[in-house]
Amino acid sequence: MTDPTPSTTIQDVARHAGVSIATVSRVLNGTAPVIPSTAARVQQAIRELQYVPRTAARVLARRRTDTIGLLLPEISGAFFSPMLRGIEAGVRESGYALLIYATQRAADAPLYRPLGDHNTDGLLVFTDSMDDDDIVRLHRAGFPLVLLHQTPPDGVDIPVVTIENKDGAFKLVEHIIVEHGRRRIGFLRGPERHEDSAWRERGYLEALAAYDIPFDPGLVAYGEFDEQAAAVAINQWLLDGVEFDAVFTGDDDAAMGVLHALRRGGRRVPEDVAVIGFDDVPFAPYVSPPLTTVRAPTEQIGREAVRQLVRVISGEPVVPLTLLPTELVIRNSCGCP
Amino acid sequence: MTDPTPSTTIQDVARHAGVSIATVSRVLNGTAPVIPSTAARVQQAIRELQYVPRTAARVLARRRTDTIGLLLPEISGAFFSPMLRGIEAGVRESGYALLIYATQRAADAPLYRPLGDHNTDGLLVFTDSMDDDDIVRLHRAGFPLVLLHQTPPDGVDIPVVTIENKDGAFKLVEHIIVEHGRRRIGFLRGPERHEDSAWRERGYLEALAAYDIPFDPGLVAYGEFDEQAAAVAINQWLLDGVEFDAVFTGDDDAAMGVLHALRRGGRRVPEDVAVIGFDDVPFAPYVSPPLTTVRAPTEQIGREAVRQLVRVISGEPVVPLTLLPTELVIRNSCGCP
DNA sequence: CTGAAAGCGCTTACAG
DNA sequence: CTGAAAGCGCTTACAG
Repeated sequence: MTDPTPSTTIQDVARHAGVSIATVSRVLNGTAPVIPSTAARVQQAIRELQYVPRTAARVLARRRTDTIGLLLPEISGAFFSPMLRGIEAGVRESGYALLIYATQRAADAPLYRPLGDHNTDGLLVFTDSMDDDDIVRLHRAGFPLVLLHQTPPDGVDIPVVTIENKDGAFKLVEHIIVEHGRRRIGFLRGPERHEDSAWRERGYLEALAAYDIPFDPGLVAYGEFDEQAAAVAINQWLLDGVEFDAVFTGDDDAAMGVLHALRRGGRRVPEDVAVIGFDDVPFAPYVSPPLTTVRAPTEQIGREAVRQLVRVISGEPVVPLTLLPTELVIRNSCGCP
Repeated sequence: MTDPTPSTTIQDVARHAGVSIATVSRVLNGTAPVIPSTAARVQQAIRELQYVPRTAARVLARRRTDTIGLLLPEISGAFFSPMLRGIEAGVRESGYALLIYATQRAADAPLYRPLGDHNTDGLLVFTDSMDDDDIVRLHRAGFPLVLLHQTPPDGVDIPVVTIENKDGAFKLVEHIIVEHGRRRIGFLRGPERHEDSAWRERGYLEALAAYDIPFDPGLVAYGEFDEQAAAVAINQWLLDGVEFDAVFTGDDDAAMGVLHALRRGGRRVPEDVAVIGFDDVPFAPYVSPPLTTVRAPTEQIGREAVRQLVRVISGEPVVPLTLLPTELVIRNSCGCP
């Protein structure tokens, strides 16, 4: 009945096993050969005392934290859950711990506080969670970084893991033009600095151009990748009497708000207005009508980003740009049966 | 142009400011009075050198980690996103860092590895992520714990933050009995050890009893709080010719699978089968038909749990049981117009 | 193969 | 108000 004193230390183990702390450390880390019988005694002592090495002491001595940081602008919507799941999986595979901080869009915190080289070995930086100056500074200082859904500032060479936005958006918009004859197609932008949004907008513009549909700036508004904001934008169009027969909502979260606003405004989807989203979040098949959208491999993105970061940390060669493909998912909100 | 050497240390700052490291530490932490002019010099040096104290060194010296751990069985479904958001918010308020680990239901890891007193000051333990023996052991060892959606093992006295499950389930089932005359009401259980599920089942049973509806074990199956599993369960009932005119799906994620399976099986919702969920996740209003469910204040739960844990850590008195109320949300899947 | 000792970068009594 | 020094709990050359 040895009771689990929370403060068991390597000294205790050494004493208990009748060896030096160096030896305990060696069997703990397999960092040097130890006579089997001695090792066994140490293992035994570790078990009996329920010894667990203090992370801080290891970190300090080794000068590595074995933890990865994740910087997000926020945690909301249906989008982050799969991404977190992927990141968690990646982190587990590679034996790192995961520290999370949501910057709250304000980029409020003075960077170094929450997450940095003082408490992590590297950072996963999601778009819109850290400004370019800081990214450049950290990278220049040699700190491992991987960017998620974001390309690096000019001139710096940081690995990126993201999805094919433009292509997906193009095909999606093309679909409602070609198959459903829509020509007054609205677009709802995501958050200002959110790079996915910019690419999706380009896909939208290129699709219009490809089919000789003149661009009407009055058909672009801010949906913020957010249900509420998207609903507000659509309500405004309805009030203003803007004519439109389709909306590319920017992402699926915004699509919810659009469907809602349209229904309350007495517009039928897809008869009066076709609605198309982006991401293919889990509930997309279940809304009414089932949402036509673009599938983004969000969980894979998270997992792959961790893998790349681990390679950066250990100095292995990395893939500078991982661009995961997206795929059109045709359901009914576009007008297909 | 002092460049940001990543390895700036308290020594460097001290030298730069012409003081001892003790003084630097004092202005850093405000832990003892320092002559203003000296303090200013130190601040200056900190700024110029872009000094950030190594977390590991602080932790080791202070014997506190200033971080909180979160143990989850998994990260999936629409449920965890609001909870994480609440926890993140709580953690930010209180100045702690957040370390997350998903045990993957297998309780695979030997507990101490991922999260414990070696790297956190306390743990938030979500139901089904740690077995009772370990909970008891940690608690006996004096390690701060708060349980989420889970009551403690017998005899130990650990703060709990959870929601009113039974009451919500009762009212929900009562609603479809009283208002919609349903009597063949199926129930889909959540994961085996998931405590919410057990309470919801009790609410279900009590509602049946209250209205003299005999309990039919053939109307209980496993939905696992999961879309796929729920769909499989319903398909099975359909195949077996089980008669039912309503399904209490356990949670909203499972409700999606149920709606899907029912549609493919040619059953109309709510005409043939009423469907009711639990949680009121963000997409619940947007499925077809809009889901009648019970609203769980999931984000608040997360935030409140952190608050309680912080109190435990600092030895302040805590609320032993925080039971947040739930609320019926009537939409259309129950049969209401 | 194993131990004594220095060192990782801080905090905090203890003197002054 | 400030500094010298011990100590937090490990790892890792350096000897042997």
